[in-house]
Amino acid sequence: MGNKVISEAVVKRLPRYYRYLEHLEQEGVTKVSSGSLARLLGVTASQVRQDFCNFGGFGQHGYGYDVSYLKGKLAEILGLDRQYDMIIIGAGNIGRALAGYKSFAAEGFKVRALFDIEVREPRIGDIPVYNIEKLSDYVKENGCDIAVIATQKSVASDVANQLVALGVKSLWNFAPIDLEVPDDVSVENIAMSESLYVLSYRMKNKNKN
Amino acid sequence: MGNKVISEAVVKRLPRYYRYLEHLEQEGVTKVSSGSLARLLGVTASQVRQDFCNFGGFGQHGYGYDVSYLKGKLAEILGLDRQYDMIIIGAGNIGRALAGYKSFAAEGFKVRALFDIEVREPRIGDIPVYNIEKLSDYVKENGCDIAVIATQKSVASDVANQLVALGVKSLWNFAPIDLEVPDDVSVENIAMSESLYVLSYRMKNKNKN
DNA sequence: TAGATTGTTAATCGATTAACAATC
DNA sequence: TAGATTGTTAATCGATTAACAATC
Repeated sequence: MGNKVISEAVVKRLPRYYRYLEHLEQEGVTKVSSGSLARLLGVTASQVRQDFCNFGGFGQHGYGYDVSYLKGKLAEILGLDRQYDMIIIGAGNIGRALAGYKSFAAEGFKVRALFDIEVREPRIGDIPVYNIEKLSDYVKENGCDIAVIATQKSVASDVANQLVALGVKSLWNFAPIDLEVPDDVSVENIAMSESLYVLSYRMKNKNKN
Repeated sequence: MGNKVISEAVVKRLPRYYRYLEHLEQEGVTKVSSGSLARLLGVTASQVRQDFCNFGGFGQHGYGYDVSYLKGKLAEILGLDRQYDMIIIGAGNIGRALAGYKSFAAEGFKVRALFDIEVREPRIGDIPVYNIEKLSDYVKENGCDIAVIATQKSVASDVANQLVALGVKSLWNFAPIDLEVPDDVSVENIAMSESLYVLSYRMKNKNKN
């Protein structure tokens, strides 16, 4: 069971459902129908039901979905029912910002260490900063669920290769480059400049839409 | 001419083509075929040709595409042939990181000012920081092509509304929330936590792929 | 010219939407 | 029970891929 292949399109929508369910729960809403959820997200009720149906369906005929139950199921599906140990490579602007961002930790994604070629401060907030030479020993000793690549573009793929060789299976990449990794490693890109380009595209082509 | 509606899927691929073309040009490569470009990006040659064909086609039968020419055309299409004035709302971790990120400026996206409810320093790098109360006057006086929302989630939609009311047409949103804006305003989201959730989803469901 | 490769139309594939029987 | 709303199958739509005539 549960071996059905879920399309990438569906997977990318799950976090958004989760976010709205969190919101509804905070508002004290206890039940929600596919129709009202759809209206909230700006999608069709069909899509909402199809998406949940991929995982077996979590609703009750004639009633809808229990908000807390559905949220819990989504958390389970997304793997948010555990903690993740993260390290950040690159203690520049982005690396430091991510290290200081409290809400990731609150959601179970714990930044354990930063690495850079130059250690200017021993810690950023309460997270230790190490020389990049220590990376290998650190990972071997402490393990790492997710490595964040927040380096210069020029060294990003070398760093990625090193992390892959150390057995890290998940890379969160902020460098503007496509990383080549083996099949069993997954990469999520935060493509900031590409996103900016889409904005400028739309500005230029506004009249044509 | 040029009024053909381009699908979102195509638009999102354009920045990636542009990035590879930049790379090829730097490497001194002067011509490229749809086939070799496709191999590089991990897509089909058909898709490459279709995508460019949407804008009229920039190649030569039997030859391929001239790298510099194609890159120039993509820059034009993406609106990278001009400068953009940006402001950042929120001088916290992310706002500061973006303000300090040099490559946006190099690409023509100039951060002109930061705004926050509290001004701890008069400038971050060489970018002035103002009290959020000055936002309205600033925008009326200096204009703003793109506003970056780097605030707490709780105030993000208020800030967005204010920016929209001031006539800002492009929002680059880093807050984990969906902004509601009129049709003539465009929003690009950098959904960091959603991206993290996709990573954790894949970790949990690795065996099933 | 012959070979290569485009631009573009047609075919395929997958994702979204509609419909409705099942059922709470 | 009657009304509501799900889970799921079938129909539609759009995006991707294949094919090939045009042509450099």
